[in-house]
Amino acid sequence: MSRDGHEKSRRTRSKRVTLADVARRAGVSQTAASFVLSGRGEEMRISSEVEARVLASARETGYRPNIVSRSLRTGTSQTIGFVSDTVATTPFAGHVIWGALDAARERDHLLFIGETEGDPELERQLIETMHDRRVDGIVLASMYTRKVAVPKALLDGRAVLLNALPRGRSSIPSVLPDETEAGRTAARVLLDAGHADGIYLIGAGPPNRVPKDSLAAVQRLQGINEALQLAGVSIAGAVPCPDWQPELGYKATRQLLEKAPPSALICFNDRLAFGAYQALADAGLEVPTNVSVVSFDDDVLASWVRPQLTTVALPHYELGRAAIQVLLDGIQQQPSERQPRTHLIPMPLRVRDSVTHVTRSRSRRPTKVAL
Amino acid sequence: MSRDGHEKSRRTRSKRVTLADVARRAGVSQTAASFVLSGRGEEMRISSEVEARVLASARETGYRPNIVSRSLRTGTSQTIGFVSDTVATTPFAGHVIWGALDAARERDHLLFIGETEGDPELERQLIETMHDRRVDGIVLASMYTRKVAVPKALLDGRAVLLNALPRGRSSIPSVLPDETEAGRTAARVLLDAGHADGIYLIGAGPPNRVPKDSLAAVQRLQGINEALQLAGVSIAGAVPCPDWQPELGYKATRQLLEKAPPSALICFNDRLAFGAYQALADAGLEVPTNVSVVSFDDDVLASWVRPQLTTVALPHYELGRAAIQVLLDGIQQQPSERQPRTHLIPMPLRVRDSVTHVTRSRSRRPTKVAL
DNA sequence: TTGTACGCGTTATCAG
DNA sequence: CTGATAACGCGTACAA
Repeated sequence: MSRDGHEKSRRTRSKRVTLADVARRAGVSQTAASFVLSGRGEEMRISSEVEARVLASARETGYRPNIVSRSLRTGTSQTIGFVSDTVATTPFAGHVIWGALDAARERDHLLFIGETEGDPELERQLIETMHDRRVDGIVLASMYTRKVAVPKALLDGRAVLLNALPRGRSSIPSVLPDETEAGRTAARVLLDAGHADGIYLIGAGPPNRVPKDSLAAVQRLQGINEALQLAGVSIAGAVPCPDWQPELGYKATRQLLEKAPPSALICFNDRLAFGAYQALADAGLEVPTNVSVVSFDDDVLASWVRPQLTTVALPHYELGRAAIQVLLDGIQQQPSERQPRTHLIPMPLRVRDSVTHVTRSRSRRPTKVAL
Repeated sequence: MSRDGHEKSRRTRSKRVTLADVARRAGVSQTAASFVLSGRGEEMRISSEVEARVLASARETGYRPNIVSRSLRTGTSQTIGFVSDTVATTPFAGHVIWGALDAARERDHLLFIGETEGDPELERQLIETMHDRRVDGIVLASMYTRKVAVPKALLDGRAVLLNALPRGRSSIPSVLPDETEAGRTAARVLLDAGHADGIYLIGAGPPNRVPKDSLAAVQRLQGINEALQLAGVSIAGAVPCPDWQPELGYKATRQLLEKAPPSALICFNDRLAFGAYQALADAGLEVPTNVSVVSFDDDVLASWVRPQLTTVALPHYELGRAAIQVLLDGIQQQPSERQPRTHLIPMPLRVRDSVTHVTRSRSRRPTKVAL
């Protein structure tokens, strides 16, 4: 009998030790070893002496179960598929995946990832390939909040939509940021600081449509309107943008400045706000002294910019984490005890330096707005 | 016999069709079906009539091989592990993973991902967990270019280091950006534009150490020095920064401006350059009219900033892609025909608007520097 | 040219 | 309490 540690230290890739090896070394049956190692020794009334021998044998040989063969037998692979439409461009994916990774690891699952690049055919292939690997479930993530067509391939197994709502009827659960409440939050920041007149919107607004099929845009707008109306304040104006990039924010703000002097800007995301900053600087206006700015997302930009941006953060990490939790909880549960269909994740406010307090006679300032 | 498509359209999750089903339906043996479907029908001289029947049967039933059971049999899982120290904070990971994903998909592999958060224990667990899933190989990626301790767990299988070099002796292959050449490129941009006097470094420099164990810093610096010396130009000065964040770039540049009026700045990354921009603006200096700026990385920032930054790009996508290629090629190859140990990926120059041409009598300006 | 039988490493069933 | 034995789905020597 070679001392343990000998085979472990071999440079050459040694064959992995199997359950049979562990059992043989412990002088017991494979069955006994299996029960002990799966923690069901008590339940099966395995003698504590045998149990000790098995445990020792496993430890000494550095035994690790072969998940592949276990999957073949049990049908569960301890594996989850994460497929998104775009992983690369925005920091969105990074933090979402981070949250998903943490949640998965806590429950001993590994994550497959895939990217569809918006191609439905690729999406189908990816989902099928993952099912071929017998994933326990699939998270289908969208880069920006919207309604998506649920691929039929998804119906072959468990699935959760992340940052997306199913188009049409579907019982598939969704995990989303609470954009409406975020809109209210942004508006309240301004209201609480005494702003009332001269609040302008950059990115979207009543007169025009919001970009593409973005749900975030309509919900943020709705939340803003709700909070403002509740306070008896109305929007002074809005400049819509077809796309939410710095360049567009710059142009929109310049356009706005030609007509009116704003007291505060609600930018529909940080990139627009970044553009707005540049336009304000060009016009000799100072943030927040002359103009207050609030926005959404909490992009890295928000804390790089001077003064740092007050913004309502997308809870990337929490979104990823919640998606995995919903997926895994759904697997364990009986179909009878259904979970709610859509899970809204709160968007926290990051108070920084871009909003200043103003006092105006005309402004009613409710310190707390009850909803 | 039910018409095909019937079982496919069932709402209830139907059991997947197996190879045995396909064979039975085609009226042939499993072996024959297996050979046909693995494309070795010719080789095994299966009658074309049988081949047609098998193919039809597979198509009609929507047969998909069970990769799990195949893995158990063959030992290969069509799966690669991608573990990095940090996936979330920088846009680095996104594009690297994108490249890895593409390369993997082209060769019918799926990617597991994991994040160590810099914790060696977590790293070991992750690698072992992936080996438990019988991955064909593992890419160990680092967020910033540096030397890493190769975890012993990695030696149980194939592996490639990405954006990292092994500390100490190791035969493990590495894939890295060519930072030294990038340094030369940055310097040449300035030289070609006629700059000679007044070139300052922000982020690192001769007098001080570079941040942490960053390889990028020393290699960029080395490249810059080489190119400059070759042109008979010497650095006017340098302000090192302990960390490469906008705030530090801002401070470093302010500090520099107190002493000297620079003609050009080489910032060690775009975030530093972003800070430098702010400091220059504060001082009433205009880019590129008064001061030219070059930097590294091609962060998204570089094209958001005004004027847009001329920068030497990190080839994120290509790095990820190359890592997978090296890994997969290494698997197929015999140990005899070894590949080179380290693979250098070129860093392309992105010419934008932050460098202006100057003409000075003192400057020798070699249009092409032969190396 | 085709079919039979075995093994990959586990889990699970069912007699001792 | 334990130990054969049968799956899980696929690939492949080996026999027919």
